[in-house]
Amino acid sequence: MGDKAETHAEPRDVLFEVWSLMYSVGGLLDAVLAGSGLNADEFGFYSAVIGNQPVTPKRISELVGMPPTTVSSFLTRLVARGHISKTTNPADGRSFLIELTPTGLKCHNEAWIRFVPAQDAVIDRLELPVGQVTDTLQRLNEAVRAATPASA
Amino acid sequence: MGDKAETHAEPRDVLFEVWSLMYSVGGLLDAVLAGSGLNADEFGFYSAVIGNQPVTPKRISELVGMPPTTVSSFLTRLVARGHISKTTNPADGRSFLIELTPTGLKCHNEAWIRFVPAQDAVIDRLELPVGQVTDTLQRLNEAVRAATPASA
DNA sequence: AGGTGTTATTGCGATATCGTAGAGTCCTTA
DNA sequence: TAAGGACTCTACGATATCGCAATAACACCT
Repeated sequence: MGDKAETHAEPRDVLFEVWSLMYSVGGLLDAVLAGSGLNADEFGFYSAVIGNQPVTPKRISELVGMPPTTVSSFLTRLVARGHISKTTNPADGRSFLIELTPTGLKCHNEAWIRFVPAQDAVIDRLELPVGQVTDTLQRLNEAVRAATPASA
Repeated sequence: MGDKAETHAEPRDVLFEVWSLMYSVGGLLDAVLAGSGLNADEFGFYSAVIGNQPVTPKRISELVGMPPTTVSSFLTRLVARGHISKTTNPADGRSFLIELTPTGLKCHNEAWIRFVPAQDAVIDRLELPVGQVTDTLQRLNEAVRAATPASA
């Protein structure tokens, strides 16, 4: 952990680094998922749903940090595609419960198969324990959200 | 495959965490930069230029990981806005050299003033040394790029 | 020099993002 | 039980993204 080497980034570049990272990851995913039927954003979206279903649009919006209208856009598209099902939310008439259909799951699985080796490749190249990296990212994510003013 | 540890998240969630992080950061920046004249992406773009000017569009594309056509879009917009100057590249007739105009710099400065406290807020909430976080992000960035197949 | 392959940039255009405004639903408080 | 307000979702539309293919310039032949 010693800060010795020639890492020349100013501490203040944290957020810039994240901003750049998002394009890199997008590029990797799009390259790897080509032909799977899903692009990077869709893959992320499906994953978020799978890990929490049945789930409301609002919740996804919070989970991912994606604006509600964008979530709504995704849903329209994915429902039309037959990959996602919307059922009325028994607990709240304004809302819906979202779930992947069997077709959607199959498609995500197809993508998953291509995703795993790519992610493993990244992990291999990292010279840090994965758990630690994930943990750092999570903390960062929390810190960013906590520091975001327009929560109201 | 690697071995698993007792982290909160599965190691496999590294890239998902990044994907989510990008929306969070976008949200924070958009909130904080509101009224500065720049949005999150523009702020990132300007910063990339400032740190490397004079710089070619291609180089920015590589630096940020942004597709060349998107860089081109930005440039058209920002030149029209009077924030960026394009001069012919003496070393390569196909290319240009990009620089921020004084107006562009002033505008970025305006945004910077709002940006710094926001980033400091994030840093404060992190319970990790900033340098370490930045370093982790950089390594991750490198690993992702290295793992991207035939960057087409 | 002429030919061939590679590379930097952009015009075009299909598609996606996300703010604003609005419709419907839930939750108070009286 | 009604009224006011807060909340969840979406229609609409202005604007942005980014792939494809074209253009022009370079680089390496022979």
